[in-house]
This record gives sequence, structure tokens and C-alpha cells, in this order.
Amino acid sequence: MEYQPPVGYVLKQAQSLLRLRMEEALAPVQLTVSQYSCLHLLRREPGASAAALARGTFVTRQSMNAMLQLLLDRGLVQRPDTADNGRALPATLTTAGADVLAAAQARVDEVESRMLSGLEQPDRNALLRTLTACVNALE
Amino acid sequence: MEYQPPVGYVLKQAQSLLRLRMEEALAPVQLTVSQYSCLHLLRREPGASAAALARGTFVTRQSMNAMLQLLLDRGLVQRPDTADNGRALPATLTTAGADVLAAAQARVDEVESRMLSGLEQPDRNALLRTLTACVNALE
DNA sequence: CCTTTGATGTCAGTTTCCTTACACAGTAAG
DNA sequence: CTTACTGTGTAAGGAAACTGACATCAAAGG
Repeated sequence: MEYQPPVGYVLKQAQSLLRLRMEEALAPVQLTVSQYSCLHLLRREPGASAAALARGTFVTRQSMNAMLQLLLDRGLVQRPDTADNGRALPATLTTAGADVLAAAQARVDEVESRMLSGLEQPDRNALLRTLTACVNALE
Repeated sequence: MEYQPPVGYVLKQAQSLLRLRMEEALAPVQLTVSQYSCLHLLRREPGASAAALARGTFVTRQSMNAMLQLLLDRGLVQRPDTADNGRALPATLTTAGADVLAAAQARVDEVESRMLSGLEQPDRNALLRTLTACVNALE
């Protein structure tokens, strides 16, 4: 009868470790994990507002606007100066942003691949499925 | 062909949501998630040093010492004033600390139970097993 | 014996993110 | 038309954690 850690603990452990490895992997391309998440989401949903990006990356819209300003200064993201509808300022990736994202993604993919290296395909599917069930149950 | 989110994203999502629900559940007993983790670990390993607790709860030893000071002030934790061997100050739960922990644990268990409510036992085992494999692969 | 290494506690400064609050734009309901 | 109501952007302040640095102690290692 050995000690069985709660699922929540292992979840935290896995997420912390993944974040650490991602930080290491993204350091060479000068991106934080949050910035990578932002660019990644922006590619999938071009024209998203800062508030929408914030919801998708688990930060507040204040943090997201600050982050967008940095990405804007580096020329990785575009944003109009004025809104033509409402107050939302739709953000899009620049060409440079897409390039940086591609380089970052390759590095992140490697980390994720490493994380899953001990699991066969059925187990990978099961992991994704069960995690999704957890998310749904907590919402 | 629908979009399949990366495992890392769902992992982050699950962990964020779990943390949020835990915060809500622990608010009535005046504990943060980190403080709960500290007490929890302290019960399993009485006499642990702040540095050891820090390693087990994913924070720095500076943060852990600050946290311990708060728990000390509330009388939930005991710590000798001087070290009899080395510099480590072994911390232990007080009776009050054990009581608060028990109340907190009941609430946290409810959250975890809710998180897993959509999964049968085999799936729960698979989740724990696959997550553990991820942790091992990233170390 | 002395030095080095590793671990612990602590101080100071910084960063990062959040909470609170407010102003503005569109939309729906009365 | 007026009135909420929701969504967005922005600013100010605070809370929590981190990084860097230093002093101390025990246990090897030369």
C-alpha cells in the first residue's frame, strides 16, 4: 500500500514542468510562454480583440494589452489605431510575427513530443479525452 | 476534420480551472491554494524544512518562508527558534493546523471529485498513469 | 587541517499579474 | 427615446511570486 498522490497534484506537477520546459525552449526566440500562447491563438483567430485573446490565454485583458504592446513594439503584431466598430481593436500577426511563431512552434512541439514520448497513441488519445472531461466537469 | 487542441493547452486549461475552483472552495477557511498545499505536504512529512516544502509545492524557498510566517502567526504551524542541526528549521502542524487542514481537505476533495465526475474508474486510473508518464518524461 | 561543496535561511529589489475603478461604444428592453 | 446591460480599452494601486545576493552550517575531499 503505497501513497497515491491526488490527481490535482500530478496535474499541477505536469503543468509546472511543462511550463518550465517551454520557457527554456522559447528563451532562444525571446518569447515568454504567454506571448507564445498569444501569437498561437492569434494565428488561429486573426482579428481577435485583446479581451478575446485574454480569455483564451488565461490572463486578464489588462495583462493582454500590456503583452500586445510589447509584441507591437517588436513588430510581431499589427493593430489599427482606431476602431471602426465598437471599441475592439482587432489584432493580426505580421509576417515577422508569423515567422517567429513558426520557429517557436517547432521548439514547443519538440517539448510536447518529449512529454508524450512514453505514451502510445491510444494513451495519448485517452489523455486528451480525460483531460477534456475534467475541464468540462469544472466549468 | 476539426481543430484538435494540443495536449499542453488542455493541460493548462484543466490546471487553471482546477486552481480557480480550489480558490473558491478554500476561501471560506481563509486559505490560499499554496497555503493548503503547504499544510497538506506538512502532514505527510512532519518536520520538513522550508526549502523542502518549497520544492514540493512549486515555489521558491523565499516565498515558502514568507508563507510559513503567515501560517505561524495564525498558529497553524510550529517552528523552533533555533536549529539544532544545520540551519534547517523543521516545521510541524499544530492541532489547530491539523483541524483547518481537515476542513480544507474536505472542500478540496469535493472539487477533485467534481472534476473526475465524468470519468469511470478505469479512466481515472489512466489519467493518473498518463500524467505521471508525462512528468517523468519531462524531468 | 583547511577548503570546497551543497543546503538552508534571509534580505533587498524587481517583475508580473491581478484587483479595482472608470470611460466609451454598441445592443436590447422598457 | 431612455435605460440598462454587455463588451472593450485604459489607468492606478497592490499582492504575490520571482531573481540575485549574502551569511551560515554540515559534510565531504584534498
